Amino acid sequence: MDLGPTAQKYVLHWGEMGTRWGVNRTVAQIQALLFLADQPMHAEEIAETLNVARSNVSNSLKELQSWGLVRIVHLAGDRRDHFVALQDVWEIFRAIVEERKRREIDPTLTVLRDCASEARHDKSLSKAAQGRMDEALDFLQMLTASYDDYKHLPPATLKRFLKMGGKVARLLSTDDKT
Amino acid sequence: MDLGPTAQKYVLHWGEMGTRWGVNRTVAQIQALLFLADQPMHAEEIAETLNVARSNVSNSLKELQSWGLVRIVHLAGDRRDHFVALQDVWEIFRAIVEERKRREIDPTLTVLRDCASEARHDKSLSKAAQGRMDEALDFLQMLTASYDDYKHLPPATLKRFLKMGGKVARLLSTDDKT
DNA sequence: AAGCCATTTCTGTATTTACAGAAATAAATG
DNA sequence: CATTTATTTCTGTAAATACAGAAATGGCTT
Repeated sequence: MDLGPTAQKYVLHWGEMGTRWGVNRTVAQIQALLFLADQPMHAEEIAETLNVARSNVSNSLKELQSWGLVRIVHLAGDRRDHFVALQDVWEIFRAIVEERKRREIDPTLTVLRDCASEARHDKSLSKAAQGRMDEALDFLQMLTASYDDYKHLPPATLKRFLKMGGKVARLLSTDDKT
Repeated sequence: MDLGPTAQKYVLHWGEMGTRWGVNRTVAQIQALLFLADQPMHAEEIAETLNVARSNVSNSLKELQSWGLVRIVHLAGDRRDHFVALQDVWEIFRAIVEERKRREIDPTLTVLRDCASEARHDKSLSKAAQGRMDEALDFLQMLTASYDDYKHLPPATLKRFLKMGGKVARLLSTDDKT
């Protein structure tokens, strides 16, 4: 498949953004490519389109599947695996947040909890520093608790929620003063 | 300065997390170190504590200042620069989000807008693919618009906002059906 | 103004990560 | 069951990044 100029720009930029967020460039490019694709693509086709090695595509696709962003489909009369990506931006967003939470936030919470209990026996840690560690832990716990609360809501609801923006929130801060 | 076991664990883990999110390990470690520090530290002290080269510390501190996470202070009777970090988790969070938006989301919005206008003349791009590009653009625009709305609210308000969690949101989705 | 101390910039090296190509494995067909 | 075709795993290399140490700059201080 040959990419038009617009799709090319999109895919390349997405690849760059990936690297900035700790995602392999090729992985991000393939995700972008399949996001735009109207049909399932097989690995060979992806490799040709992006001018990268077959093996690279194979590994990247495995990575994307582990993120839940891509899945295999089979086409009638074709032995090859074909791949499709999530094409709904909200689903994509949710999948990414979910995985990053699982891979990075959850382990961090574990470490912070360990630190919190260790801190009690650690003479070299000031009360103030200990307090800041606790605040970091509390913050992440609150964030994840809220996330768990929101994540099951349908996109349409979240959308309206965000769209109403600061209005509700400002209402809350007015309450503050009464 | 010598790091106790708890602080050490905290700093090392934070460094690892940094790398996963596209942040240099040393940069993340210094941020964590200064977050925990009860006093301003000078560069030499930081280098010794983390066992990294002075030059590395110098560059990392510059990077952290550009993120607005660290600033220079001067102590009476000491010619050396000393450094302090934001020590309020909400402020830290806000600074990071603000900078990532500025550095990555805003440029992405520019690219997506370019794509949207280019797409009209690009014969090789299907209407469906064009539609998905638009959705990506809309999504990011909505996200940033909401962010702009919320960012000026005091942490306490945001906190209560999040804490009430899905309750408000579920109310909204109930409204949906009426 | 000379010397000293702190800091930054520069340059080369090491480490890590990404990647291509080859080899190996697995699956399916005739 | 042999052969073809698809896919993955392995291995070596290339590229990018991180980092240390040296050199240079800047700015006080006396």
